Amino acid sequence: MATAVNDVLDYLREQGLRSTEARRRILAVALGMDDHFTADGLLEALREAGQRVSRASVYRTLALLVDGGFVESREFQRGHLTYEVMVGQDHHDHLICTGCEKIVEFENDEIERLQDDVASAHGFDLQSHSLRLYGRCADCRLA
Amino acid sequence: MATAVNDVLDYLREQGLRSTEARRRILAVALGMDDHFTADGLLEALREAGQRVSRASVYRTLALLVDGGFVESREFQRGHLTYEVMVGQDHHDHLICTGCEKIVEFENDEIERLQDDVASAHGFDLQSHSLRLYGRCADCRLA
DNA sequence: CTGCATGCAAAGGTTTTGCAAAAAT
DNA sequence: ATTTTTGCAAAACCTTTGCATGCAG
Repeated sequence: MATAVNDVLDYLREQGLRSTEARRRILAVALGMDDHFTADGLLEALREAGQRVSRASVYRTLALLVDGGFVESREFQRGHLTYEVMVGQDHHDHLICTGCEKIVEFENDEIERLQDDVASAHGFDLQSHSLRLYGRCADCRLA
Repeated sequence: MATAVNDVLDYLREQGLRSTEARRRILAVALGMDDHFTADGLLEALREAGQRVSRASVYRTLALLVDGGFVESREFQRGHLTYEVMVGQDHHDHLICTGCEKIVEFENDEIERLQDDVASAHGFDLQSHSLRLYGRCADCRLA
């Protein structure tokens, strides 16, 4: 994870962006977040760690991380962006429980391949995709 | 389409909801929209048709239509809900051009089947899904 | 030194909501 | 007569942005 921070720092340098105190603080905490987190959750984690940064910088740094491909952002629920660290992660899609909002990741090569087929059949050059399965998880069904 | 309006009217009755002037005006125009439209686009279409209704009623009626399964709403771009009439439509997913934002619909039973498999493999009872493929369409690639 | 980055607070923009008035059953 | 709906305008909401000040290179 420390190496992930360095990777980002290298990336910033390459891009001619600066290594600032605020960015370093945010990186250190953001790259250590597990699962899916929100900008607000990250800000809270920073505060808990005694790191003071403005909300604006959190959003701006998150945008930087997304641009660099270190983090991905998605909107699982209207109006709320959710972020996920992708460094060292394989691509995956999500299963979302409509009961408890639990998020489970999955990979399915067969589906990926079929997506490519669909795209080319329509003359599209596939760049990315978003697949979300919504349903009730085992726990919620029993409850 | 006229029958679609009646279907919704029947639905309202079943639900103990009222058939009001505003609702009838909105239904008549909304169910005739083709492709994907926004609440604002619907409001504009209503005005062009000389039908005066409040923006609030448009949103509220759209919510009703979504609840009844007559229309589906999705968020293709952050902060903007897009609606689509589903009456008499088969289920389908979307291919979205990142160049011109064109939206192409497609169906793929094989993918659907695999989604079911994934869900049950994780103990989920699948309720719905969202699959979007992003890429450049043939036109945009040539341009 | 020069100019990008920060923080604050205010803006942004769609969708939602409170409320009194109007309409439906 | 009662209860739902309407329409207006204000609220809500996260996220983005303008600007003056402060650091990085």
